[in-house]
Amino acid sequence: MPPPRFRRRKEKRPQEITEAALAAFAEKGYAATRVDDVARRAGVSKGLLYLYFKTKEELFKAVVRSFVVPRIDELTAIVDASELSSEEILRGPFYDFVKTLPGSNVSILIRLMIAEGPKYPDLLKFYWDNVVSRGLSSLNELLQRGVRSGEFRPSSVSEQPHLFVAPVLFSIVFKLVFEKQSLDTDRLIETQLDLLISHMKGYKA
Amino acid sequence: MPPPRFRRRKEKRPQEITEAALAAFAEKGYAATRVDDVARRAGVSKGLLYLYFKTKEELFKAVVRSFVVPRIDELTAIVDASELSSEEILRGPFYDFVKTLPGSNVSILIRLMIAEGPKYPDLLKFYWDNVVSRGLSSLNELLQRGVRSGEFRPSSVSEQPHLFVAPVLFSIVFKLVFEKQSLDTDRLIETQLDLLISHMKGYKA
DNA sequence: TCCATTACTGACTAGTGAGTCAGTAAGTAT
DNA sequence: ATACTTACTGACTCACTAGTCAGTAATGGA
Repeated sequence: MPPPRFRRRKEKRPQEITEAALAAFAEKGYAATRVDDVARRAGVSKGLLYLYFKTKEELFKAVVRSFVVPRIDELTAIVDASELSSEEILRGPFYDFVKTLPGSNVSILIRLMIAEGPKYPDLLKFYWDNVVSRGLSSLNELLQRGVRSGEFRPSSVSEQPHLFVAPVLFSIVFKLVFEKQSLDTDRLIETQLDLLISHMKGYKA
Repeated sequence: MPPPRFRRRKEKRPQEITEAALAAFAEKGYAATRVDDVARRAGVSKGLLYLYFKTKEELFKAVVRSFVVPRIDELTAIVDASELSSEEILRGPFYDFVKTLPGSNVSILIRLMIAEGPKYPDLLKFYWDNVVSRGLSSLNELLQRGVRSGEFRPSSVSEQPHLFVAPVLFSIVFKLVFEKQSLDTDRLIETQLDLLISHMKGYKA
């Protein structure tokens, strides 16, 4: 009796396929990725892939949903639950979190959002609502909490959480595009953090 | 006698075609742009386009070359020629320059480089050598000049010109991706500039 | 006015890849 | 064992587009 040609594993297929898709998109980008190739990576036929995902576009959306949202959940959970001071959260969990981003899976998806986003407005809205908006709100809450407690003085810095994110995005994009040119992304992010916190605390570094 | 079906205008065609291509790429991205559509926008047949540009890829490279490099030339020229102090250059010409970037043509090409760059290593090298590297060097030179003259104190900030660029890239990407969400990019860039200069001058803002 | 040159056209080809579907076999219940 | 359900396969189609090329007409020179 020959070994079975395939196993029926309904529950695990979708995740296996989205993982394969992430790897393929990361290598080639969305447009250049062949659905056939994703299926082969997942060890599955193209027909089966189309059973789980109606179109290539749906597959793309599923990838974003399943890999990015959990990461932002981590961050907001930390901010909401922690007993630490704002500065301690920024220098501890926040810094640890953002410095892992350049070079991670998530950074690849950020490239995809930049590249393909405009073609999929509803995906962009989903991404805005579930990732960007939540992340910025969380950060903003952290800064306001610091201001309310007297830890930080109010200033244009404490009103612009984007300043904390800018060097992170810069690092992500720089690493993605110019891999070979080395950039000390940790140092860049840390210097900016020092600078911002010093300013908010009202003394020079 | 009917009006002529077309005019022979050898000299102007390439520029007209690259302009049409920029517009098309801006709307749809590289992969989704049809060569036929670029030709029609330029008021030209596809055959003629292929007379001037061997492949779609060559067309893309020509677009990058002709729209980005001149902008960086402007900046380096200012830095090299100006008699102003480093701070005055940063707050004057540099600030004026970078705040025009979000929302400009160039920002669209930055999206294309992020999205398509990895597929075209030679284009990436060209872009690195002619744009990024030159821009960063120029900025670095400006900072070092400030340090040498005693205008700035040496610090981790004066060694990381990237910090001056990070909010600019952030603004560009943010505006491109989430057009509808408003972001005061001028304020973001200016706050960062204040912060960095204050730090380098050794007093708090 | 005629000729030579070449900028330019547009119909065509060849290749590709997203999505389909009729059939097959793994698992399950009886 | 047998019948039944459905996860799964893979060959096929159909639409689409980069790139070609034989032919056409605008121009300039004699």
